[in-house]
Amino acid sequence: MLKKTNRVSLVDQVVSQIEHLIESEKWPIGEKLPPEMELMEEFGVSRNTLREAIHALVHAGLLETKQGSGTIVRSSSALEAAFNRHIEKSNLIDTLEVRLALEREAAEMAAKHRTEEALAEIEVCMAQCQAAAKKDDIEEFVIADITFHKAIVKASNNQLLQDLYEYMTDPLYSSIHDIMIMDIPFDYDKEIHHELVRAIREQDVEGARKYVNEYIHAFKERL
Amino acid sequence: MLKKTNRVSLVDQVVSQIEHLIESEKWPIGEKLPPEMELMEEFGVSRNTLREAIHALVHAGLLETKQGSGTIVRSSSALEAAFNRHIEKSNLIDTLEVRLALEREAAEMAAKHRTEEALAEIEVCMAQCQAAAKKDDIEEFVIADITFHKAIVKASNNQLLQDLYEYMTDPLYSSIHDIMIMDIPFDYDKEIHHELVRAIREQDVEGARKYVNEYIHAFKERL
DNA sequence: AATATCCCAATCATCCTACAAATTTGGAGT
DNA sequence: ACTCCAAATTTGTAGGATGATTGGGATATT
Repeated sequence: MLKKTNRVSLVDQVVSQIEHLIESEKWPIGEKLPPEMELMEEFGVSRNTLREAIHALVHAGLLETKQGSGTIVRSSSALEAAFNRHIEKSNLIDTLEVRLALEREAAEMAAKHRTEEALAEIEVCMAQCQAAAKKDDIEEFVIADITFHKAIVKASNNQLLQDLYEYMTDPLYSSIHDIMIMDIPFDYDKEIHHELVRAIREQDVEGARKYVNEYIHAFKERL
Repeated sequence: MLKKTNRVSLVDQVVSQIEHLIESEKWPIGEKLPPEMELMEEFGVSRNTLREAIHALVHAGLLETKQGSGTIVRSSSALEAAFNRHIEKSNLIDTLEVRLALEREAAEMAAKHRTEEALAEIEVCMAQCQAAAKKDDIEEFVIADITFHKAIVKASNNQLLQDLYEYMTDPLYSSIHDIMIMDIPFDYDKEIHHELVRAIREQDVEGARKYVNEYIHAFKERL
């Protein structure tokens, strides 16, 4: 007969409760937490226990404390924070390559599993890309282009893929921006997006793969 | 004039020092840490401060404490621990799909960037797969097969890709095992590996892509 | 002598109080 | 209305006390 060793420390219980409050957005990002005294009463633990829990989450990247001011919610995902730290120490080229690998997989899966709602969202993003290109607004185009690709990843209907893609994209924004404005072939890119959207709309997996491979090839050329 | 806000809390300083000791393997995995009293003196901080630091690392997955026994080093990578927790909450199919995406990218990159050393390692792993297949030892074959794929990822020469692949493979071991033994077509798989190794040896990117796509297709069929 | 049981020391878990340092807030004085 | 300073608020650090758990050594039993 096994003992279940169900013993869970108070600190871990408090950590779990706070994590849950953050994930469920009862404490949204940017929100200031109640002071330690109130939290002690709310969770029914001592100051030490509470502080150990809060510090665990600070180190995980979910919270941020400032002496004299308070504690605020910084991120809702521990993985995101750990990812950011790891990426900082990684080679930029390596990171971009992995991101493109995710993008390639996402395009195929989007073509396979897309819903009407996801397709509509992709088409909206494509229109915004074209509008920005027409205005020759480079900054806006870069943002719209990134949003477009995120929409495709979302259409893959794979939550983990979507999470990883966003965690890898956001900290790379400035790098992606720099690479994209090296030479933006506006008309060309617009066509690529159009063909890709067509392939996803018609659930043409082969076509999606083909055009994403072209896009990735062009992107890698600039590295 | 900016204040540099150089203020770093004692807890964070202790956390950094311990992290460094673990990463540099001065405290290898499995090692038992000195008791809290000694660490207090060594780092020159109070009990509270030290405990908050240790708990931050416990929550990050680097350490593990057992009341009455002591504290041991559990892992050397915070990302790995965060990944494990995230994967536990993710859909199994989603996770396997992302893993296959990484595998696909790795095969192409291995064909492109392989070194002689990496190729030699891959060939050793392939031989072990074949030996296990010849002995009809299923368990050994699964392990050898996973090692083989890890060797290919390593040959991609992309450290981030390698890290992510291992973080996603290890916690999935039992699932991968179950899927693989559903129907192991020993001879068929052996040939696939042979062709893939040939493509990598001859730096035939197209060939590598083709055979990995076949392998992935077969794998996904079984899901 | 071998084995099982019990007890104790070591260690972590939790709680408490006190004070220090940083920030915010509000009021006194101009 | 503005400036400056003091008090209140809030987190940071320290040290002590007690409870809970583990592991091993001492003791007792066969």
